Amino acid sequence: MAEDSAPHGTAPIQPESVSDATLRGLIGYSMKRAFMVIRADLARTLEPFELRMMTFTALTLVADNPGLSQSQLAQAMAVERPNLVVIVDELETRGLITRDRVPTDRRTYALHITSEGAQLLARATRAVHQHENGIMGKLTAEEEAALIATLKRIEASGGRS
Amino acid sequence: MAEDSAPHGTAPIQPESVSDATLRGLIGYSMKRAFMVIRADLARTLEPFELRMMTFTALTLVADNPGLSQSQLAQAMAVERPNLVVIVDELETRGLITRDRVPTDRRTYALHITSEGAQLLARATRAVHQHENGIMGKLTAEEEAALIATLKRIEASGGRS
DNA sequence: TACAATAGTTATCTTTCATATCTATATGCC
DNA sequence: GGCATATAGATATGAAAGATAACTATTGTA
Repeated sequence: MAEDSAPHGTAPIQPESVSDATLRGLIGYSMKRAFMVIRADLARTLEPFELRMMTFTALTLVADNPGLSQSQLAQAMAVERPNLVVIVDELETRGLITRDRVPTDRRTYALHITSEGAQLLARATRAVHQHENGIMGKLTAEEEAALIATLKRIEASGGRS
Repeated sequence: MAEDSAPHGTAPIQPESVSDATLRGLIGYSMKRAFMVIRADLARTLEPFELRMMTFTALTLVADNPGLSQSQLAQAMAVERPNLVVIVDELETRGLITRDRVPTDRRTYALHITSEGAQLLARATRAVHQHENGIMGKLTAEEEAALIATLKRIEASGGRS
């Protein structure tokens, strides 16, 4: 079978090492890869509680800000209002939060966590912190604080350039 | 309209400030929010070139690693093989890369960037770097280096805990 | 009262990412 | 050689996150 043709002209094909040096010069690339790791781990962590990243986030915000409206929650979560509806639907159907009518403005709902929701959230939050420690455990407190501060500055710079 | 009923019992409803203090204790939360800012900005930046985040990434990796296979590319991009097929399809259809048969292994394709692809990539890369500077410009070189190093450690810790 | 703005909803779409399954080919072993 | 197994690519399908347009009900305002 054309013995001597070494794979050179048409196909070098390195064995294993694919260089991403160019992309490493972009913060977005490193950020995405780190975030993917965190997201996958978070999804596994929340799965026993039948929570997803967004439902966990929404539940936490409702717990910390009782009575807030869906619009406020959507803004806090940086998602569009339509996308929040299904999240709130799911949490309400499961009895984890309630949609309470506001007498002063019958358009809005005041969201409140139920005792069942609070119990589930407490357990889920413990699990999430444990898994975050597993991933972030190698960071010192200073590194972690510096990371959060830097991330907040990046986030703040995003109000349209 | 029941004048005196202050919004207290059923619905506190804060005006604007929704507290996310609890979630700020999770790195994943700050990371997601920062990443969303970067991703939205990157999408706007790549839109004139008709590239998305993933097609830009793939094109860069093919340019830097000529002849690599789709499996290698999928592994480098940390996506599953099926998801890469459509990305490579799109790049090939647009004439930005080629799928070349490998005589030594007729299962695999060797991916190469075309001159047209290289030209588009050069222009897109310039635009991406400009926009990254706009977002990241407020960071010092030390902060940026520390951020990338920390992100890489987070990413590396993700090989299943 | 008419009109604009807001809260929530519905429908529809895109992008990213995953799993299961199929084919063609390659490889290791008897 | 023949067969089991592994691999490369592809197809089909679906979940999750996110966006936009358009609708209803209500509120506020000129």
